[in-house]
Amino acid sequence: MIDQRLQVLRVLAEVGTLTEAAHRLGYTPSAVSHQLRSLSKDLGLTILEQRGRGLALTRVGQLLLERAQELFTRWEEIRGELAEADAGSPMRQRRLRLCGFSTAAATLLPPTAEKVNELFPDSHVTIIEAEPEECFELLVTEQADIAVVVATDPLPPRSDVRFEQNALVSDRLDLLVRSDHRLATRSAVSLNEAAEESWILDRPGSPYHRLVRTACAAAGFFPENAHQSREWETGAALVSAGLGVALIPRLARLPEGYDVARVPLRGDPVPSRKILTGVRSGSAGQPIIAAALTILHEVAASVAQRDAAASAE
Amino acid sequence: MIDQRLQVLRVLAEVGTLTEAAHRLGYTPSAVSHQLRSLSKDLGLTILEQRGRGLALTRVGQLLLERAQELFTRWEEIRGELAEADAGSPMRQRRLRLCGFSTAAATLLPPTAEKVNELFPDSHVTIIEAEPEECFELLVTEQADIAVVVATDPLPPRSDVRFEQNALVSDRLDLLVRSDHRLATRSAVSLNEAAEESWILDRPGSPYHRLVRTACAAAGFFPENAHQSREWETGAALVSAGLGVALIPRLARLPEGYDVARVPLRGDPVPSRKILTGVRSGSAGQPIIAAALTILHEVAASVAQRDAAASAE
DNA sequence: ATCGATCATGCAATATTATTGCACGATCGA
DNA sequence: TCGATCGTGCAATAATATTGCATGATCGAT
Repeated sequence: MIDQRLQVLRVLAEVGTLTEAAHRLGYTPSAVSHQLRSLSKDLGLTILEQRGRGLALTRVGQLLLERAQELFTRWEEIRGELAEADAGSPMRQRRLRLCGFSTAAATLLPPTAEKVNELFPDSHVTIIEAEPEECFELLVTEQADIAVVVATDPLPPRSDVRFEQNALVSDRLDLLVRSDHRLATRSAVSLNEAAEESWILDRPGSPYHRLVRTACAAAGFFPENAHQSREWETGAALVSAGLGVALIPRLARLPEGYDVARVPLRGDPVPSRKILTGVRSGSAGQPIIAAALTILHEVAASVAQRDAAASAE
Repeated sequence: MIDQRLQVLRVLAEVGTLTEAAHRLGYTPSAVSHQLRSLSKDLGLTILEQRGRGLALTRVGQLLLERAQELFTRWEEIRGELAEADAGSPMRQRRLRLCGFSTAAATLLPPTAEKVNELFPDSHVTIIEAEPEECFELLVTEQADIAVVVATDPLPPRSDVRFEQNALVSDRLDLLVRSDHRLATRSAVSLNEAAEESWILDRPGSPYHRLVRTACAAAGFFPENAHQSREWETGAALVSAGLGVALIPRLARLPEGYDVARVPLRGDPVPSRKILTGVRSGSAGQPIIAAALTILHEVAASVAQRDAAASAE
């Protein structure tokens, strides 16, 4: 509804080079160059200037982006108002696209989609698995309506006016050990009891690597990084093989067949990762989005409940 | 910047049929049909419904139009802010399009254009002569930036949120008589002194016809409609031929060679027509538009001044 | 009731607009 | 100084919007 070239300009402002912006948007540099040139011409403003090899926004370009955000937000609000006024219509918005990182996509999103479908019988709910950073890009390009992400460093800050972000659930971390490990039968352990273990972490630099190191640091030790795994299942396999211990979020499900035990951690605060929801600013007023957010919180609460019960057995 | 299909929807809302809307916009009905269909689909809303042979907006469609106006207005304001911030740039907005009805286009607009060109040496000022109703259409479709119109019935009301309208000048009406007429040498007459004359009016139903009849009614008589003329020059020719008298606005210039005299009218209020300026809501903040409006008022004042001096001679 | 005029719509053909692919000159880091 | 990376412009191409026309529906007048 509002000129999409402004989104292109925004991406350029983020990445600093036209080539990279084009790559992110799935266009060629030529196309982006032409789009921004025509935008500048239509506006009669100098919005870009060459800075070294790349392009930077002028002051006016930045101002344009700031002000444009107001329009985007307001438009989302209007959409909500319209959707509400159009409740009974046969044409009403019945498409909802949820995106989330792997665990969320596997655990939280399917039950949410199911319940939304019950509440809106003629709705089409789509689930998109994507990395957290990608999720926000999907929101802004209108390819997704709700994002479920882990709160980690490189994400847009909570204060980013383009999004409304809210805490969804605090996903506790469990210690993953082999069944015959000295801690395997404990009902709960504190993290520093595993200080001397060999640790299986994600690759250095990854958000989860940082998360685990931060948790260990808070517990007073530095984990020995014996092995690196990207996927929970790989980590479980390594633990199962007796190569070390790992931290795994409660929501992450593991396949059967690994010789491992999850031991709940205790502590204050309990080591956990924070899971957030994100929507486009202003869009939370749209009935189906509002409903889905509510349901998402219920699902998250009930999953957390179920897991608490399970771990108490 | 904001989806142009909303303007199409607005025109449809005004005229009630898709065919007429298409005609006004210079498109074929097919094109408009497809545009509105795609708009409705993109929005997921039912914005139109068949009403008899034509189309009418649903409640949601009307709401959409109302809310969209807010975006249009805000965008114009932002443009102003941006233009101000970009004052020194080589790319800055230097195009200004003025539109007005014939007298304005001939009398007020040229000196305004000239002065704007002096103030903004690299500007391109365009003058468009158009009927008052057409002027507002030009504003809304971004084909003109400032409209100068006569305040008459079928125009958008001053309260129309799409425009900001302001009084520019009150254009006094003079009595036009043949040189040998009994009133020709008077320095001023009151309108009812000409109550018994044969009158040359515009065609019944036209705004100027109504204006003159209203002025006469206020003076306490009904003019005998002896002849009808559309153009000032025709009226002058008829007066010159001794066929009657007419009212002619002070700003309207007449060619040499007619055997006529202008006699100023007195009265309270003095019979006159009101001339207004109109701009798109929010756009008055753009530097070149703001400057042009100021200049337009100066020009109008000085023209009124000059005419007052001339008639006092 | 019936007929002709007016209307919105859909489809294939066409015109318009956006995008690509590639060559060029500029800038930066080694 | 060289090689890599970058933005730009142009012609070719892909995508999109618009037209022209045929169809079925609605309305007013006979």
